[in-house]
Amino acid sequence: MTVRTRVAPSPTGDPHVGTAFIALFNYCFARQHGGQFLLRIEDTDQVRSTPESEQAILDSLRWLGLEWDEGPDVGGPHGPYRQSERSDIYRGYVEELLVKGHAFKCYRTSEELDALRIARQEAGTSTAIKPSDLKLDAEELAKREAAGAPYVVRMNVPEEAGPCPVDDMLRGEINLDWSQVDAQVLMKSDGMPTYHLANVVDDHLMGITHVIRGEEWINSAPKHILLYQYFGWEKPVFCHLPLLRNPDKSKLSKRKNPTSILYYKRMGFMPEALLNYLGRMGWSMPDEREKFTLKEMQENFDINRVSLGGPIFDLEKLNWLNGLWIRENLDTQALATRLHDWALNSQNLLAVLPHVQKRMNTFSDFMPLVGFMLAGQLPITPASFEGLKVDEEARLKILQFSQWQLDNLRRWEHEAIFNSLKVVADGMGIKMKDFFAPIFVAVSGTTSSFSVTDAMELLGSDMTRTRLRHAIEVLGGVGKKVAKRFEKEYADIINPSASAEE
RNA sequence: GUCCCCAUCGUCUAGAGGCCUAGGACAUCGCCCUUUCACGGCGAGAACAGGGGUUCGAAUCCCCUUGGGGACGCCA
Repeated sequence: MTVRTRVAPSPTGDPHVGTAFIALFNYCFARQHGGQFLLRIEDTDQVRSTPESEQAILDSLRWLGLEWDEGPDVGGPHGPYRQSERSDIYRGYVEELLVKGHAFKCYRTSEELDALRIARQEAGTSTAIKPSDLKLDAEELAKREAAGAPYVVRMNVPEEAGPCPVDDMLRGEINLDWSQVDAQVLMKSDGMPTYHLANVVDDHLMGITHVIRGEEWINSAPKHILLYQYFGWEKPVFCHLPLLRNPDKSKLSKRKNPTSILYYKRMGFMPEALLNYLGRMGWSMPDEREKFTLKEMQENFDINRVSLGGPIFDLEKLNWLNGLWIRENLDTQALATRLHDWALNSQNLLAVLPHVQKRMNTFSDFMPLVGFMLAGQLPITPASFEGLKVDEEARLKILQFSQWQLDNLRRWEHEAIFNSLKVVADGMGIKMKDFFAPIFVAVSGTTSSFSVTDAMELLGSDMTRTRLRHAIEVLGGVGKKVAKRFEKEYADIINPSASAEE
């Protein structure tokens, strides 16, 4: 038996707890059956994949104790493949499908596709676009071909509605219908494979027997199964796990919840506890004990004990569980070591020292200066914001706009953070100094601290986001109505020309 | 809009037709321990979404409704 977890690096390089969640179940399932647990870095979208973001996710899984096996070399070490180097292997498979008539070239433009989708939705049917919808008349096709127009390769799918059952290890037979399955793009116009193609080809090449992945993939399972058939390969067993949720029950997202494993590490959670907590999401020990090690989970693992309701990621319970681990599993010496490794190591010191050295007269000035860097939530109150140049509404706006602005940041580093915030400050017509004041309080707890953008970089995006969110709450929060007004104003600042046209 | 998945305390869950007057944990509240705060101990409130079946018997099986979530991209 062989399973794998596909890990998709995020644009910001933050490894997602959802990935660890899936990885944990793959790991336990494989290990429990004496099988292999492999890893594949998934990224056919060039924007996301960087050596750093790949390394970040690999490091995080290792930090959690999820050791993977060396799989066959399907495009790179441990599986991660670089599309620039490896797209050729997929090209061969695409060619095979083309020759067999299981795929076709499609010269349609995105405008044409949009129109098709809208038309289908208005007709009240499925929005799935079928091969026949894409057909161009011979003349037009020849014209586009001759012009060297960009094209994609799509897979052929049944045109007619009809049952399309998918077997799921946990859910039994899922009754999907072919009418919902569209002519999926397999190869993009830049020659890169899409997830769907790469997924099937890689899994086959890696000898994957069981695919344990998130529920969000259920609807594309028919395409994957069809691809296995087209290639004449034996399909794996599928198992779709529930999705981790925000407190408002939506799919876990960084806007509403810290999702980066790095955040939990920085916040001072023990990897054992975080993993233990993830293991309690949708799963329970046969004897119902709450606290267990990875080894214990693996030994008692039974995929049938997974409950299908999407669990809400509850910080409070994780907090309690982590406390249990600290109290029961660490003696004083071990705690000292952990604390040292966590924060008081030379690497961390070297990172903050340049920012505080000029401000220090004695060594004892150090802790008060950097305390906020190690704190989880800052003990700020509305009073902390008193005396700032900008009025109360502006404070809220600055914090909220900044948070939204930072959500879209690709690279989390000083320069980018500053520039992106400057756009907002300029748009609001507020001097940088006054604009940054409430942000200082939110992030550092005081206005007299070292560069707030430096602090943000060191703190990381999730920690920063959490602090901004907390500050907004302390200031009374942004209600639905106000949020709507803010959003409009924010949009005007970010894209003034768009609203001028209206 | 179309389709799919899911449904037990506020949250994580136990529950495989009778052991269910529905159990445990987090959170909340109360009491005890304690110079304070935590930890710890004890206790309280708190759930089978609704309606129909099947059955001697339903939280558990079936159907409908409702609610929640997800998918519908040259993202993964």
